[in-house]
Amino acid sequence: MGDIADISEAATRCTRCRVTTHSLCGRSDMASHADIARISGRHFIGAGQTILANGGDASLVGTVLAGVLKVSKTLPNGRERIVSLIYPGGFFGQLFAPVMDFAVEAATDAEICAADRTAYEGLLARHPKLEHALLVTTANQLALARERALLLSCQNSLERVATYLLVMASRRDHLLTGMEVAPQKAVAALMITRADLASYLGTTFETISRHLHYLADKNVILIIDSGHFEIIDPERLQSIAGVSNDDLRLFLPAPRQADDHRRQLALAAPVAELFGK
Amino acid sequence: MGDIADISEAATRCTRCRVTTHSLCGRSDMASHADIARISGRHFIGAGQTILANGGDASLVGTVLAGVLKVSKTLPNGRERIVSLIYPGGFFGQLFAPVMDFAVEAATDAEICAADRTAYEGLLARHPKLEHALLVTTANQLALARERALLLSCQNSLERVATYLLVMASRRDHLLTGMEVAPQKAVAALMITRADLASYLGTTFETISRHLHYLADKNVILIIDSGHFEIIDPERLQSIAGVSNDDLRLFLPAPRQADDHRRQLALAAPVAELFGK
DNA sequence: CGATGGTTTGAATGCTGTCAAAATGTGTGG
DNA sequence: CCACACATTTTGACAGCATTCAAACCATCG
Repeated sequence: MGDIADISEAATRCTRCRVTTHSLCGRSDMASHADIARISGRHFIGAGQTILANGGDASLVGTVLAGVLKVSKTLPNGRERIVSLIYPGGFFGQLFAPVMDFAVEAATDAEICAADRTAYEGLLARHPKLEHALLVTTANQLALARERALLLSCQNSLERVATYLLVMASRRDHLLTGMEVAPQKAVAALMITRADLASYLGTTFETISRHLHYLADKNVILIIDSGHFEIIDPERLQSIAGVSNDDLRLFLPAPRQADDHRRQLALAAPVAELFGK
Repeated sequence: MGDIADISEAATRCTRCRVTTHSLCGRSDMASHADIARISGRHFIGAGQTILANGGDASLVGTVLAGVLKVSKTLPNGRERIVSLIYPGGFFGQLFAPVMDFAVEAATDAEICAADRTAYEGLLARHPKLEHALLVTTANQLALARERALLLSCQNSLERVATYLLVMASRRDHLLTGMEVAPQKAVAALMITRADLASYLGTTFETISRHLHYLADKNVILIIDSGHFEIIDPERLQSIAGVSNDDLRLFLPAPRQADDHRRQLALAAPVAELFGK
């Protein structure tokens, strides 16, 4: 167990990893990769499977390689709400606290790279650069969670649906899952069920359905199939959503720390990018 | 500027600081105190003053010594919402990002201990233990923001008011601001205006007012004055709020890292504590 | 004493949740 | 290939909560 060949194999496993450019791992130094790989392992999770239960042991942390995870909680009254969706490259789990405050489940079939929590905490202590990257990531998640709380409390449900469509259309990398679309078209891929979307947006799937068809009737979007929507009129959609580009940006994956010029580019206009300008 | 006497004076300034036991600073080592004190300074902020503007320079970070700060944002439609309230001992500001994603203002007259952001980032790089403490704090803030998003989306406004009263009643340390109450009584002190509370709870001040008087009519609470409420029937209030003790706990100040036995105690029952059990 | 800002109370509109049923899509077995 | 069962989505009708607009009330302060 753990000879040199294994370690070297482990290190290259990380550098070959497809999400490394978007994930926490990619923001740390090479030295930590072998260390990360030694304590991590890949796992496939079927849709609906619970990875970490609310109130249960916070045994694992890790990175999503493929699919979507949902962070959720059920209130005593029986209502369940999704408080966060985690896409490929995103970090999941809880550190420095033994009991989970939320549940983590697979919203779709997913592949994850997971490690024992306490082992990962040791890893962080050994690699300050990785801990720093985690701090930056967590701060971004905090801004996103606050923005979400903002939208939940002062947008109506139509505005929330419009906002979500704009965000998903901007995530070009995620809409290429088995769809053939002209590259200049702006397409939002849901990837999750209507029920999960409703739970995330703080409404019901009936209301979601109504608003999507309302937007289609007004020729703002085109319903390709129940999971894919072409944005025909992005400006109109944004005016319906009633949010600024700055607000939308908080929902998109954070740019790399180093290249601030890319951040400047991103500061231009998410919606304008939809036209390939 | 900065001779030995100053530095020594600065170091004791921190150890004498009244919020040090609840703040970030208190979670780091003594070595960092002199360093923190050298770049920090105390300031008084009048109620309503803006400390950091949304979209402006993220020039400062710091700790609240007295009073309440609000983290807020205004949407293009003109609605303003408070996404976080920061009480004494709490950390405010944004690190590792030059542009503020939210505004930080004083909800009441306040006293803060503030430092230049980039100087503070340098400080974090020199003191890994402080950076670690900040990571833990940020993770707690993230859990709180998610819990808030949860409550905003699946509680009605009466339940949200009830939840807030329970949380404020549990913060015993903050209700002693100029009020004489029998120690065994559970009193919730608002400290902020109805309008700010409405903004924080995602509703209007009229609705807040209606619900407070509804609870008073039902003898669940007693309205002492417009800013103080005695909780007469905590169990009933909690059943109205419809939240578990675990949910409430996320809103209370995080226990110290080290003493896990205090966390275990805290796990018992926030509401039961109201009776001094 | 009047003015101002905050709070309480009232009435009406409208959004959205709930319940219910129809429609569509998907997979299985005959 | 069709028939059937099952899940998801769509559409409809109704009720309730909460926002909005409005006015009265109360406090503090100049």
